[in-house]
Amino acid sequence: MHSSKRVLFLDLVLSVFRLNSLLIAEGDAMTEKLGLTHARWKVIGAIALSSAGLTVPGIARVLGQSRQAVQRITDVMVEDDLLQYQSNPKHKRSVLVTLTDKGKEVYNTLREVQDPWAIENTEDIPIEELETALRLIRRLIKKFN
Amino acid sequence: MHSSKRVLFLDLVLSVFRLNSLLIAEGDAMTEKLGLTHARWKVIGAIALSSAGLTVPGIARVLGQSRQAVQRITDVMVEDDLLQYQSNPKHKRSVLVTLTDKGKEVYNTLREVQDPWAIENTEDIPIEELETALRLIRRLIKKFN
DNA sequence: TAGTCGATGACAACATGCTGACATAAACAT
DNA sequence: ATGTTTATGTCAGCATGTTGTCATCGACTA
Repeated sequence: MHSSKRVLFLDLVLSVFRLNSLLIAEGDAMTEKLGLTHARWKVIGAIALSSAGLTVPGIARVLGQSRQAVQRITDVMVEDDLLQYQSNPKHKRSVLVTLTDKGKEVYNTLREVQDPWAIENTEDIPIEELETALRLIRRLIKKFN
Repeated sequence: MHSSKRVLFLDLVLSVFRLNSLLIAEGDAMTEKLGLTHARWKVIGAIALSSAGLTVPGIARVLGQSRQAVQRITDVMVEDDLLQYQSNPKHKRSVLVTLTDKGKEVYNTLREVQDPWAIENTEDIPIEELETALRLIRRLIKKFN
């Protein structure tokens, strides 16, 4: 017999909590040698994926976090010469955040670890299941947004 | 054309991060009137689901967190008369954490909010998709454990 | 029985996230 | 153009999580 949707859903919620912390631990382990943490990993990923450049509140919107939390991370990463603030032609106050050369190097090194990790962890999972799960998660995200 | 599994997987990871923070926000909103927070919500849920009683490190194992983090939450919840420490026949040092009468009341009130929330958010989602997603997430949890 | 090893409690330092509050710049509407 | 609303930077306080450390209790082993 199938469990009720209610119980299934609560189970799913707890499992997302659990998976989240495990993924953070994975991220920390992967990025440790690069002097990163999972929070910086998320920020550097968001910036690398953007073509046009992002402002601090823009990164926060992509990651679904408060702009204050992102600002604190980017400030430290600028100090560490991973990111730089560039004047924004579209907005005088809100500068663009871009990767420095060192930041790009770190990102490339990161991908050398991250890509095999991603491939390794999905090799025994059918692509249809990945798509179904992603679709459901996106649906929930939209619902709670 | 299908995206590559690597990209799909990284997308899934970012989406789990995003959903996690949204679920925390949902939890905070639901429990606010009860004087709870999402951290206490998780702890009270773990205790309520256990039949035999749990120790602090036991709760930590269920939630996949450090025992120190759980200890801090339970200490405050005991102060607030939601939980109580009971002597553990199996272990002199490690006491059992149980719900007080007030804690049980709060849990029951909680369910009056939580259950409709769970039902409402799944009414347009086929049960098969929930099962597929949960199965995948569990698989990943097992992999990273 | 004695010794060793693992689990637990307790405390500290730190990273990350949130919200609130305030001033100011930017965008918009009239 | 002017007034209003929104977005941003900044600072502060707090909740939650991590790891590390140390002492001690319990369990296991020789």
